[in-house]
Amino acid sequence: MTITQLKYVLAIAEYKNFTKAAEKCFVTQPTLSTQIQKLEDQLDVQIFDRSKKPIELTDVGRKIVQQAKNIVDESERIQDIVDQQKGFIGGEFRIGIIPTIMPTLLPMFLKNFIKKYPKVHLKIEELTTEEIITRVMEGHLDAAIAATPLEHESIKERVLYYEPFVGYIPHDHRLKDKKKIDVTDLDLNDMLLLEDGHCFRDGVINLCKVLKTHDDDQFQLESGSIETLVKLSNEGLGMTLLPYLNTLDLSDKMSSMLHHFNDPSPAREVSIIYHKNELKLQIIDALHDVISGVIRGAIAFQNVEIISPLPK
Amino acid sequence: MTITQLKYVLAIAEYKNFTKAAEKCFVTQPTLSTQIQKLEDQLDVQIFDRSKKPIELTDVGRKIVQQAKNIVDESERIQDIVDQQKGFIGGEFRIGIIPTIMPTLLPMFLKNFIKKYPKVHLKIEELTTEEIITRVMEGHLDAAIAATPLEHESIKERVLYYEPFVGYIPHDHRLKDKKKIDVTDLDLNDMLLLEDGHCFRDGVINLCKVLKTHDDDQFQLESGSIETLVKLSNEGLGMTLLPYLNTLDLSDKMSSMLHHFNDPSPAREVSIIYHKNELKLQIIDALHDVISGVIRGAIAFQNVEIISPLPK
DNA sequence: CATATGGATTGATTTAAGCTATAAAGATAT
DNA sequence: ATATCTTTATAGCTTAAATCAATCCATATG
Repeated sequence: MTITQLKYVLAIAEYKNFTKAAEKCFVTQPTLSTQIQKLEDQLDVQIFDRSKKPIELTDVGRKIVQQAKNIVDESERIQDIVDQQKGFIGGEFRIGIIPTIMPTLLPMFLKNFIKKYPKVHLKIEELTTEEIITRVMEGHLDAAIAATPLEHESIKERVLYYEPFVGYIPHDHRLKDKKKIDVTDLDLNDMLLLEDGHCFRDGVINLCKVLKTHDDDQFQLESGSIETLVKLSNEGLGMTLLPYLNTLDLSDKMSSMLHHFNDPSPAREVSIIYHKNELKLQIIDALHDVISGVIRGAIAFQNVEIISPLPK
Repeated sequence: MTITQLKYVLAIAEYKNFTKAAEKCFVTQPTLSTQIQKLEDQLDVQIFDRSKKPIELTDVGRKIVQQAKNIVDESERIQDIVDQQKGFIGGEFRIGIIPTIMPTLLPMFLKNFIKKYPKVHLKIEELTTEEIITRVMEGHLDAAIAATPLEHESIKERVLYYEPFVGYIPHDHRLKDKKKIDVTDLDLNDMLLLEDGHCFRDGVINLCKVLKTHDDDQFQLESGSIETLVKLSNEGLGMTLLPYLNTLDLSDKMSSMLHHFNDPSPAREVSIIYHKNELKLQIIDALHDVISGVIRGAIAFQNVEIISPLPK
């Protein structure tokens, strides 16, 4: 049994087709045919059911594929070990970013990063904090960018920046004349929130919770993106809070509705997080440096108070 | 990179000698030399420091060996998957047994088992409960025999038998005239115990604890084996408790010092335990059947009360 | 200095991985 | 029903890689 054979198994399991899998493996179809047959002969068990169209896995086949994934993944980590030893910065790097950070942060650092580290092949995915935690734990993500602290034992956090919350207050809102707002002004009942599952939503709720009791079921209007939140707010459906980076590219008209908080402004802590056993620490270092570099130019707040992103 | 190469790396790391490692791998020494060189070339890193005598691992080498172990172990599990599918009962099976069970139970079932399942190659180790739990969790043991319940989420338990405790009371002891003893008669202060780390010790302490408060630091006499415990007791140093199977091969004179408990007799639960993801379930079934078979002939108690083996 | 130990090197041999060409089996269209 | 297409299997060959026996070479030891 060889690692190559296991890779072939995985490719066929993925594409359900010898010919396509062969292409992806950069070999010919007969090569796959014979290698799979050899493996099946040696284990004396059928991995694929070729009578079905498209090809299906047998019951044992499914278990073997599962295990083959482990083995191939683990074998690739040997190269990672060597890379780390040499301080080499390159290879595939899978990173997750939460939805409320992705659209503002990614354009700020991505170009910079790939220019500085052309050998790193970033695979970026938008994921919720919860999804990120599972994937980091299972080793499917090398790192992620999320609001912290997460209070998770096996996950390490390295802070990138503190991003203040800014009030977005439409003209018809009771707070419209307050130049600078206070946390105590906030009332969950006239505030628009992101829908469930976003940690920015939980952050805002935590922010308000410390001050007032409220009725959890009263929020009627919820949205999946911060952009929609602003539009809903323009329609007079309530005020909302925006992460600071989201306020930078608003039109003049919209900018005029921004109300900063009095110091210390509530803020979220944004960190790059990774599993404590993660090997590609140099790439994490690199990301950390690039991102905090570009952010230094954009965010210059000293006095902030960090709000937990965790749901209570 | 091939699995074979990784196996070679592991062999050399183990024997610190190419020639010996080659023998164990059933290849010649030049084969190892060239294969290791190829791997080192490909990774472009030295795994072994050949200037030292005996050969040493480099820093990266150590990490690579660690990872290679993972990969080789995981790759061997593929055969296990297939074996399980086919119901094949054979291959290597690593089992741990706690010290207070090993000497009495092993002779009772071992011959029987290897006769019935000649293709299974048992590797038996005497380990404490604590060591067993770590090794089962890390996948270094396929199963173990220990006193239960262990209350461990990832470890499954299958009860083999209930083994009553029997009092061993020397002639000069205050309880010598009581034909049958009660749990309430026990006093930790005149009782001999095994040394720390044995769960049988913890079991006995739990048994007494429910009844009396006591001074933890008062036990003076402790021993590492049940045999010594009996001898110390003969010297008049106190009574002791024995697991039932240990009472079966005592001399007549010693047997006369045994005092059984009134029903329900305190007892320990002895189980075969294994990780919840263990693959070789057929072998565990086989062991379970053989052991509970031989025990059925030896232990015939109905009314027992199980004492926890866990330290408080 | 002789000798022993243990890894590296060389060159031949065997094994196995991969290729091209083609057959065979199934599905689909005419 | 026949032709056509799709997809996997097989055959025969080539090339690459693994292994071996023999030998070299460096280092340590008496």
